[in-house]
Amino acid sequence: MKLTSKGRYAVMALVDLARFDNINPVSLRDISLRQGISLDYLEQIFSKLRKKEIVQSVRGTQGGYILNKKAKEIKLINIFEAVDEKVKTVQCKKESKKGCNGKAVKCLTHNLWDELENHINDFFDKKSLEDLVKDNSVRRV
Amino acid sequence: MKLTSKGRYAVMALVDLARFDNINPVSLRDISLRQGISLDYLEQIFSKLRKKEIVQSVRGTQGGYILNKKAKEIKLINIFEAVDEKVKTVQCKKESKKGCNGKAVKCLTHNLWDELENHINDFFDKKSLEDLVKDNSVRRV
DNA sequence: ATAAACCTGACTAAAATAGTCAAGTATCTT
DNA sequence: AAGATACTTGACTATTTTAGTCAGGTTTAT
Ligand code: FES
Ligand code: FES
Repeated sequence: MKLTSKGRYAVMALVDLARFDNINPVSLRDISLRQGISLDYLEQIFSKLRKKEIVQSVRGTQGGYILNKKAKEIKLINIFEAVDEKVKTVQCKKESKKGCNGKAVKCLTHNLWDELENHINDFFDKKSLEDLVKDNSVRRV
Repeated sequence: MKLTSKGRYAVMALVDLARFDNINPVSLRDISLRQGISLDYLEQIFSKLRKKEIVQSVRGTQGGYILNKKAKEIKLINIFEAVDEKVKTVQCKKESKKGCNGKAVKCLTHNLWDELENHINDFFDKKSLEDLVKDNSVRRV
């Protein structure tokens, strides 16, 4: 089980953005330099974040991105969903009544993985971008 | 973030084994048939479980595997460690002081991922094989 | 005009996953 | 002693996923 770079970068970039997001948009170039993430890759990620209305873009010179909601209202789970970093623990299709082995009943461990998935998503539900920015400024002092 | 088949199969197979593990060893062939897991793949998995002393092998006809400890004492975390299904959320090396971007300081999100890793491992620490077997027999009634 | 910065889609190298395959060795049953 | 069953090991491979790169745009402030 591991977290992919896409998800990690998305959150990292948004924390960076949230810290500098006052009046002026923040350019991906700056984020790229500060966080050491490839600019081209960031563009892919922000395209998804924009489509899911987590950020807004400002085109042209001096452009960049700004948050589309208050940092408090952006939960980790929203970010992860936006970039398709979903938690997947079961093998089978959830809606289907069939098990992962093709049999008519769910497998011996299906419920366990389902619990696990909920357990992880709870974590993502609770954490907001604001929390992360705060944690970081505290650590700075 | 997703769970791999190796981890899922390891737990699935051990639950199966724990249910039938009275006096006689359980053959991988039976587990393979009951759970719909490739026999060759199961052999790889059980080889690791044996090395980590989670199961014992009995060779020869009527052979198979038996648990090496009480089901209560086998936690999910032990199983996952045995088959190298570890939870990995941070990008950097934990022992190193360097961040994932090569800089001298840990990145903005390092603490968050560390928290997440602990959160997930807590779940695996708590669940024992016995719990899983019980859950399943309850559901049967 | 021109440069900064967003925007899009296609492409690709590398890594990880999920197995398969082959050739054993040990032990029980008959 | 023979044969069958089942564990044991190591190497090999196809597929999928990840983590980007690359090329070519469009928009807008100055
Ligand atoms: S994971 Fe859902 S049936 Fe096995
Ligand atoms: S994940 Fe540890 S420094 Fe970024």
